[in-house]
Amino acid sequence: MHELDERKTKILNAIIRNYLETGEPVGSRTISKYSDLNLSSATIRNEMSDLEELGYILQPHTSAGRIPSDLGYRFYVDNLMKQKDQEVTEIKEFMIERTEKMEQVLKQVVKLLANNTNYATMITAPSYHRNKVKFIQLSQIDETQILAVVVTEGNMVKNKMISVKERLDNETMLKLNILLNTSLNGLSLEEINLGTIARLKEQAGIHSDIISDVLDAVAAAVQEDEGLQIYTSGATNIFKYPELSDSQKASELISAFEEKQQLAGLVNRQLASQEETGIQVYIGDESPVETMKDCSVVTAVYELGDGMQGAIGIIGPKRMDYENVVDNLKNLKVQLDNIFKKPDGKEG
Amino acid sequence: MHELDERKTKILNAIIRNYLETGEPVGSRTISKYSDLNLSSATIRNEMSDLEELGYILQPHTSAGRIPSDLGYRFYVDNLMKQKDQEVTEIKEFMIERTEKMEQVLKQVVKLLANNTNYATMITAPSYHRNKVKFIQLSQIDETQILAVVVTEGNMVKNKMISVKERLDNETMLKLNILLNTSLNGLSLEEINLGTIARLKEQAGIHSDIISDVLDAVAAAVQEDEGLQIYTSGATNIFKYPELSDSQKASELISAFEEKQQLAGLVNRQLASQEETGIQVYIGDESPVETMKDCSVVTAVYELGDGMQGAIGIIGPKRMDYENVVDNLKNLKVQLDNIFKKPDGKEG
DNA sequence: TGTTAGCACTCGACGTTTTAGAGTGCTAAC
DNA sequence: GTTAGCACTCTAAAACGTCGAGTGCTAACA
Repeated sequence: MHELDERKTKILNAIIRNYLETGEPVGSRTISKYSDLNLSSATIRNEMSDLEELGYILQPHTSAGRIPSDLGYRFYVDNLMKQKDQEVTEIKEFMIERTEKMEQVLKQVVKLLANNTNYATMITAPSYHRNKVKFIQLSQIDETQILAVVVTEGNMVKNKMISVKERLDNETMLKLNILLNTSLNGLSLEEINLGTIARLKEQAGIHSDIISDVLDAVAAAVQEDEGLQIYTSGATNIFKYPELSDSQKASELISAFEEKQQLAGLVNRQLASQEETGIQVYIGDESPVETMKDCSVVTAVYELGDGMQGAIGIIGPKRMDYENVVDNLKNLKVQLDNIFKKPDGKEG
Repeated sequence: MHELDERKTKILNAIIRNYLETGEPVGSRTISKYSDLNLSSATIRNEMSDLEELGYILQPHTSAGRIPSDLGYRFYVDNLMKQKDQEVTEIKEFMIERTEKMEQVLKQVVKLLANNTNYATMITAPSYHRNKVKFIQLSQIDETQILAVVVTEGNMVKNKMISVKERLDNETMLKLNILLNTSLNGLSLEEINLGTIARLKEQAGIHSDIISDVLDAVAAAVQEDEGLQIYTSGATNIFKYPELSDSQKASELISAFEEKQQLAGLVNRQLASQEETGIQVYIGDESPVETMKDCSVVTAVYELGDGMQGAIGIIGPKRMDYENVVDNLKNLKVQLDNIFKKPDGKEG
């Protein structure tokens, strides 16, 4: 892998910073004046030509300045971006009273973040991710209804009614219960994937359709009550960035924001992984969600110490102010910790 | 008030129907051919000139066809629109199982409606509107916190913490409690308006600021827990109508949709009025919400028999397909009645 | 008196041309 | 290795011309 020499790095840095500010392609003359290395525009041009060949920048058309490519942004985020020393500034704009319900807090936080950053924001309610199934119970309620109860190690309880065509006899119910418990206990909710399901159905034999229903129900319950607890704000901020605000793109993006389920995809990956609790930056195609290939997405996981986790996400143009966004998120992580860790703050 | 003669009425009808279909200004020649009255374009022109003078139609620019004015639309909705005989068609697209939670039902309904109509839609959860205040209690919790409890005749209880600068003595608390109860008891939540508030503050004397806080808190509590139970869908449908989809307007509209509180304004008026449970059509400026002056809003109240009410709203361009929308809403009213009146459907 | 044909006029939509300016790549000189 | 100079490219924006839909008005007609 070829490194960039110092001068190229400086120039790339200057190009990107300039572009982040203006949103306009930046030309050689601009850099010649803007940067502290005293070089004529012609020299810069030569270097820029190299940088383009290396894939860090590109030209929208023949006689325009250069803009950063995804690779360029990536290089910037990884190597060039200043990491400000974290000094936690209190959230003062909205007085978040600890007596408020968690829902209110999250709504306020996501709104505040959207206002501060001028990007679209989202936040998920803290939940027992990667929590393990402790107990499953199917009970016949009447001729056509079965109640499924799922309990996790965090003692989270989910109920779900299932309609069946015909009553199952006690023995079958017992067998199904045992099967479900032996197969699923100890698995985290995320680990119940297609493979597990296939195996389970196989073992259930003629009752595989019921298993299927049960799992669908469980999955749905989990989805609804947990994954879907997503609050968003500032979706219309995208209109502030011309590169995103033509009808087509804006419509798609806002649709994605409406369909909160899609947003879950943004943060699930990070929530699922045990280690990663830092801040993730997805640039363009790196994003887990197709709709956002023209955007950058920054996500952070916040933790409540007792295994509860939630995620925050910011969606904006590729030329987003990464430094500011990352700062904001870091800050918020600490803030949320403080808020929710207070004894009376946990009420939901 | 001058009536429109039959011919003018027919022409106006033709203009509007044509415009609803095409979205293009409609000229005299078009009407001459389109309508069944055999008149030359010249005659139509004369009549159109009259209609314009009367305010029912207008010209976007000198040499263009005519489009309906708000007054024209109003006339159409009130007099011209066909009232289809209601035949209730079952909602089949989404199998709404009665075992689902109400929240799920509402989300599905609002989505279905958005898909069917191609407009933006909203629905509020049923709630005890125009319920009367039964009891108010302020209690000093600690040096700086007061707890306000409001109970309504439906036995709905609202709590709200209020921060105060200094502790109030018992006598004052007592007086405030009496004042609040004598002033507000028996009033519906909607009847506590600015007038009431002003009177109340006057009587509270030096503690008027606390009253203010209390009322703010009460209002906020009511708003949040009830009014804010709003589900929306199809916000991006507005991009389907060029007259609404320029950045500026789209952004404002979608913002309004994000701020669900604003949407409450759309239906509150109707929910508050005892009688009106039909279908309301707001055209342009008639809309209770400023942001929607370029749209039409159609709302309907659905009832659950036991005093619970919710509202459905559709927001679209002025040239919306009123007949279809009204039909849809009528249909839905009946459907929701059916769904929620089933014994096990009430779980929320 | 109401209706119609005819005509001049208006005005936006749309495609073409022109212009201005920013930026590049290349070459030759330093 | 750096820089000045220059020809070239390409876009965005302005300027222009044309087309056609639609109007208002007038005069003729039934």
